[in-house]
Amino acid sequence: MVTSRDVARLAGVSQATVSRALSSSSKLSPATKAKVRAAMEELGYVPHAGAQAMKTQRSNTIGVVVADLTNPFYSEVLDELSRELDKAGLRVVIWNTGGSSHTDALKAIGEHAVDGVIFTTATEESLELRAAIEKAKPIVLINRSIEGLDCDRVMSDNVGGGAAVAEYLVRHRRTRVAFIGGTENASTSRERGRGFLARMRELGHPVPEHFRFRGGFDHDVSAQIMERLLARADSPQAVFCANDFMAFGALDALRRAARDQGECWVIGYDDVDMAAWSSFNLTTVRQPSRDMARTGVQLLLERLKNPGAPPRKVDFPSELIVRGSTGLAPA
Amino acid sequence: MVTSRDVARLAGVSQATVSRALSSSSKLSPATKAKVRAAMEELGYVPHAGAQAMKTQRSNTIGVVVADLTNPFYSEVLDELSRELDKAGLRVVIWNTGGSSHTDALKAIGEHAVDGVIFTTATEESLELRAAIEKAKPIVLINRSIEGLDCDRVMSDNVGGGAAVAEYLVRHRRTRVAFIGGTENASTSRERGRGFLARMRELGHPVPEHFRFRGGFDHDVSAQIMERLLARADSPQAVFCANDFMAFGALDALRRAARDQGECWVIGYDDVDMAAWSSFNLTTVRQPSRDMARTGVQLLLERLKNPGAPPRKVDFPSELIVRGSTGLAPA
DNA sequence: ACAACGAGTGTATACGTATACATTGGAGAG
DNA sequence: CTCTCCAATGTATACGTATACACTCGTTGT
Repeated sequence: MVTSRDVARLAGVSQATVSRALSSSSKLSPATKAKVRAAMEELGYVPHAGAQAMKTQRSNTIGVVVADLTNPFYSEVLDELSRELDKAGLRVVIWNTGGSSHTDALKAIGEHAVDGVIFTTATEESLELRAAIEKAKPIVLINRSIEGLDCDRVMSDNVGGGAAVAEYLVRHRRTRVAFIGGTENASTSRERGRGFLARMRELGHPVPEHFRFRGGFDHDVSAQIMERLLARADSPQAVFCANDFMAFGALDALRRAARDQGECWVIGYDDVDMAAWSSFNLTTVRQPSRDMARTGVQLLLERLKNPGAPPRKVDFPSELIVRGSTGLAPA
Repeated sequence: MVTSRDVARLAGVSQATVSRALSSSSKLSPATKAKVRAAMEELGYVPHAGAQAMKTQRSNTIGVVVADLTNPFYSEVLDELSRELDKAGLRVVIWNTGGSSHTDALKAIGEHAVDGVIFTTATEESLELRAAIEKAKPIVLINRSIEGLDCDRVMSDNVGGGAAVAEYLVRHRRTRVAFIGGTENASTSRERGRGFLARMRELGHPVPEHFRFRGGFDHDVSAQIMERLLARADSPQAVFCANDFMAFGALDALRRAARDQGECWVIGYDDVDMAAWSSFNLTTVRQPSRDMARTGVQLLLERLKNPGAPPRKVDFPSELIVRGSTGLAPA
């Protein structure tokens, strides 16, 4: 392995000068800098990330926790996050083990393996996470909130989005409706459900208990539920799914059952790219996932620059996008 | 920051003993080990990854290069890779900047920021990559081959898969067919196209030049091409797309054009989970992506354990999965 | 002419851990 | 009862880099 000392020897300078040639900020005569750079080139020198990390206490690496990469929403968010972090010159390490990953990601902060972590997943509120945030570790939450805890986070209006769906359905006289939610410990699903169910009740059309489901954020589970719903005599006039991924499952079940188009409306949440595909043409509540991801990166970068700053909360509005899955012509 | 020295002081032992308490292999009396563990717990000690990396020259981190996370094939592969690497106790850093990422990932090996890299992307054959492989860096290629170069890699039979599609189409009397490939510098797309086009010619039905397209592995581009094809007087009886993602685009265009089901068959390649969804019901060539990912991890782990071993090449068979997009009933 | 200064570079050390080597003490062999 | 030997632990050092401090020497101001 070639070290900065080797470079120093070849260039006829001290090891310190080599180190200085690395950081563009430090003052160094252009002549020596060129000489050192040439020596680096000749030897194929690459600085050792671990050694740098030890001295600077910076790994130039950010952790990202995702729940389920087969769900296109998470793919899109991760796609945007990784591109943005890459632009900022940071490495990206991911944890993809579902719920259990909180611990590993938090441990990585302690190990100084990552400088900060972005959580995009919405599972149970772990005590470790709470403790880490209270210790002011550099953590940003995307699409997730923790009660009574101050930290950087970017959210969209899940309650309002759910309510908007209720209003839309009632306005179009679809009042016998079902709700397919995700796991109950996911704040997003809970809030979307809360907003939707509350507004349905307010509007005089409460959703009966046997039309409320907690599937667990999965395409196939959702399809099964839809299948059972369609088999009922009083099958619903519309189904609201807590995310697009599950809505696709519902649409698939509908298609498989070969039922009349428009007999049962389907509405999703997220507006992932796929929702606009002709094959789905899904009415859904738009969540600006890529904007949210970019904002999350921004928050984290600023926190790293200024650890003492007060936590910031950024909220994005949600917007109902009407498409063919609720009978209307596509845009 | 709490260091191993702090732990040593509290436990009344030397720093070396603390270090030994970390690696379960080293011999240490159960009594002192317990004492040290208790002290670690009390102080909340976490070893510094950078320092460890510097001493051991191991980062316990693997790099993964992906091309496009919005393509579900890559999502699935990354999903499997990350789970498998996590199981092995390794961190996963990803590069997602498309073609340019080769350089960064290879640099990371030099920096000792990662112990090895798995390439899942299939873009141009970069000289840096070739050079790195020749220097015996721990690199595994998934779904990608480099001519005249020996290295660990796992592939599936792209040529054979393409040929199987040709045979299937001709057997069903669909001889006026089009091919929508990806970028020409992707070995997978090239091989699939080669296998397909060659066999069509052998069977007496060469694909005319104006029915061959290089879209670039993208849903929307593929849809546009399909649209133009359908507008022709001699529109094709079938379209073979070099991956499922593009096939979905073709199906979308077909659906948007509201053409007769079965007028134009669509065939994909990969068999991602979505291909089986009722909304697509896509006939495709199965590539065992998750098996391939697992095998890739295996190859890399063994290479790290035994750097001098001869490179291994693992090939998976490909298999035509017939579904509704070629007129047949779903399984 | 000399003093003061600052840009450019070298010297020395610290970051936190792992491990080769030295040391200790106690068990077992004769 | 002495000697040998090994297990358990301490001592010392190295990994590769960044940076505080010291130093040199040419420049500027008077």
